[in-house]
Amino acid sequence: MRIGELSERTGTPRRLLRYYEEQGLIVADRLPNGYRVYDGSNVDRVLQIRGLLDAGLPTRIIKQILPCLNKPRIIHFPDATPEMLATLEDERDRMTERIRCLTRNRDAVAEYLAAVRETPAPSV
Amino acid sequence: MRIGELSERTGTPRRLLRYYEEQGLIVADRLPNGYRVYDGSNVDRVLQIRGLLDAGLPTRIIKQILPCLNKPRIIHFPDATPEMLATLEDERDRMTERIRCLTRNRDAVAEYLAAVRETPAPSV
DNA sequence: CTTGACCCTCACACCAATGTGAGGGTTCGA
DNA sequence: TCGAACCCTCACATTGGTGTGAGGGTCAAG
Repeated sequence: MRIGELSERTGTPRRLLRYYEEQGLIVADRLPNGYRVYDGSNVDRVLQIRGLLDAGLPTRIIKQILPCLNKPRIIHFPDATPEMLATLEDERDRMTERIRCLTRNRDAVAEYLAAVRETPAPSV
Repeated sequence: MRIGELSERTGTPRRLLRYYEEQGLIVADRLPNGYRVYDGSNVDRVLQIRGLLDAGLPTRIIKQILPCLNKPRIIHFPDATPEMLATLEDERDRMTERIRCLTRNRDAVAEYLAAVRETPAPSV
């Protein structure tokens, strides 16, 4: 598929698909005329990228952790340098912290909403 | 306490404390000379704000959900307009989605790290 | 051959969060 | 009274993720 279809299938502006490529998050083959071509696996990949971005991770980090998540079972160890492993451990912990914080606050919001909903409309 | 102490106690640059105030996330009393003064509750508040920011929420949204989370039990309903409630429900769902995404990826990273660690160092 | 729907690169612009520093007050101890 | 260590406002700069558009190819259908 070309960029337009990938854009539609992922709900992502073309601009951003090009940006992700520029940042090294995805790769695209090229047709002889220069058009980018993608296969189905790119859909999932882009959705994952968007999820991570939305979750607050910068592309720099996403680029580092993506290789670890590609084929769930075919973990193909890159030149896992100690620094990279440290970065990953660090990021894993940051994610855990983020999850905790988000959960706490999400629950609080949910509780609030539940409380409001239980209250008869305060007619002025 | 004044801004310097709050900064130290929260690990947050003064610049940002002023910024959060400008964005309406925190309020500060003023001494006669114009200095900001804070009490202990502001420490937790700032930490919460930082957590939410780090989790990817913009100040605009944080400002909306903070009032719901102040005193866990003393839910003091603001003029909960229907739009605001809708925003909150929306944000709650987005947070849930974020949590799912983060968790999934965090687990994948953790798994990868565990796998790497189990492998004897590939001595070139 | 032309039109319309694609695609390309390049580049400027925006916004939110944050850095940084200039220019200038206050307070307090040496 | 001087200097250090605070504080203030103002304002420009930077970064990352985006929006947007100009200027220009490609290609299939009419």
